[in-house]
Amino acid sequence: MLDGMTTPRDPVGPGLAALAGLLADETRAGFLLTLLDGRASTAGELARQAGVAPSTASEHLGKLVAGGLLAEERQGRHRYVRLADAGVAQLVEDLAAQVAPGAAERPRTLREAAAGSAMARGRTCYDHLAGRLGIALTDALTGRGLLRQDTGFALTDAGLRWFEAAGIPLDRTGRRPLARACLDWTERRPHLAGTAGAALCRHALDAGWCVRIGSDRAVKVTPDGERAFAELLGIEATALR
Amino acid sequence: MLDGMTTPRDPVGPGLAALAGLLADETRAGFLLTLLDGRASTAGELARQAGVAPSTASEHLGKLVAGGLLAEERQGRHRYVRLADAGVAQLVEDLAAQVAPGAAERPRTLREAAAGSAMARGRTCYDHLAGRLGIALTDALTGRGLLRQDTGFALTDAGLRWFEAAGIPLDRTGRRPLARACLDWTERRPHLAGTAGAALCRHALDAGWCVRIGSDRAVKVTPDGERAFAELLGIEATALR
DNA sequence: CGGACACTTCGGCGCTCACCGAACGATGGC
DNA sequence: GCCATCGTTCGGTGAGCGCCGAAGTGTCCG
Repeated sequence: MLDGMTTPRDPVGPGLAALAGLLADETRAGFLLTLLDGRASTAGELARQAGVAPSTASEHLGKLVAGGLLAEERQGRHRYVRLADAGVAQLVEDLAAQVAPGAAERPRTLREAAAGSAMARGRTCYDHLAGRLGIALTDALTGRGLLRQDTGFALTDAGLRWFEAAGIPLDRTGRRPLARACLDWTERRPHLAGTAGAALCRHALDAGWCVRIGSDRAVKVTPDGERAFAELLGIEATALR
Repeated sequence: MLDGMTTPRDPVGPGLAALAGLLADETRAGFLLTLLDGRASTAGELARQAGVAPSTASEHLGKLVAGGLLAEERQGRHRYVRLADAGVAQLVEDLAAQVAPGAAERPRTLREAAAGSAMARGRTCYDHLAGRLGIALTDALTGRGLLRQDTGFALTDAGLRWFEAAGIPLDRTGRRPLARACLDWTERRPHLAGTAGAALCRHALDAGWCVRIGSDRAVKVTPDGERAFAELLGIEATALR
């Protein structure tokens, strides 16, 4: 750099580079992907999963928290961290979606293939459902005229009534959009995110329509869930497998 | 890193970090922000604006092109580069929006304040209109029932008819959504992006409703444009200043 | 109160990478 | 054909950063 005599720079440039720098490390990126389900982890847990020393993980977490990407909560001798908000989750999702298309990402080992298959079937994406499950729900909503995708991405009035009838309350007070498209990185198609997507996911888990598999982001549909999805949205059970 | 014995990693992690690494350099971030208007620049021009040696800029451009963020077009001894596609533009926009809220970004010099003011009034954001102008158009469309924002973000049937009546054709064949919300980093509010936003911006420039100011992303509304916006959307001229 | 545990701080190592200047094609104008 | 211009390639340099292990701090439990 020469001096200050250059053309007036965008003030947002350095900030953008600093933010991207937080995501530019493989270990930190792994932390964020691990936390993408919206749940909290401890520092040691993240260190083990990433294969780095606890001291290294501690430094990374410090940077991510300072950068506003993670929120922390100290409980005794534990340090719990989670994504700061839905905006951060969306950002990580967008980046992941941008990178996925190039490499079709074929799995290398059988274990990874099995894990990837479960994830492809159904998983949570921060606070909403993704994978083939998420796509199936989104398609069903769209096919029944409850969600409009041809001119953007929004619930219809019939969609609002459907949520009410299903007993899934929608909080419309916040600034967060009711419906938003989230690009699925395994299906390469948009699925329902936003307040409505979060409410649907929460209700599906609360009502036992879906359960989490292990400690991963993967979820699977229960028999109860198959009945509910068939009854409420006309989804055939075969579409969920 | 120890070896391959660690917990099966997300295959997308390294790719995400690599992509973020491209954005993590201040000079490269500046390039992308400069190109955010969708137009092409030469390598030397970018080098001068960023205040780095031509050789340095050349290396950066090589990385950005290899990473799929920029598309290049060689013409004689010139190397023109531009953003690869709308997805890249959206990504940069999202990152910029994420970073802006933290720092209110008060300008430092009078020149910057003037330039920032013009940008805040109206500008292009890749291929659609942003700034107060973009917000005013989006609000007017919403207020007239042409765009629905309360349950997501989508044009209404009346909106489709409005575009047709205004003589602005909408290409609905591509995979790109017709309407999408793009968060404005000066106004902190969503404005119309996607195919419809691009068509509206293009038409506004073609019809002389707006003209570009200098070589920047900034645009201003012409008297013709004030009349057109008043007639078609009921926007008062004072809202555009 | 002492030991196990979770995390943090610190010093140091090694690698990566942005940067420059100089030399080298390649193109286009005179 | 000659020269200016644009871009690229190449060595070299310096700063930054991710990583570790060792030592230190705070917390919980027996």
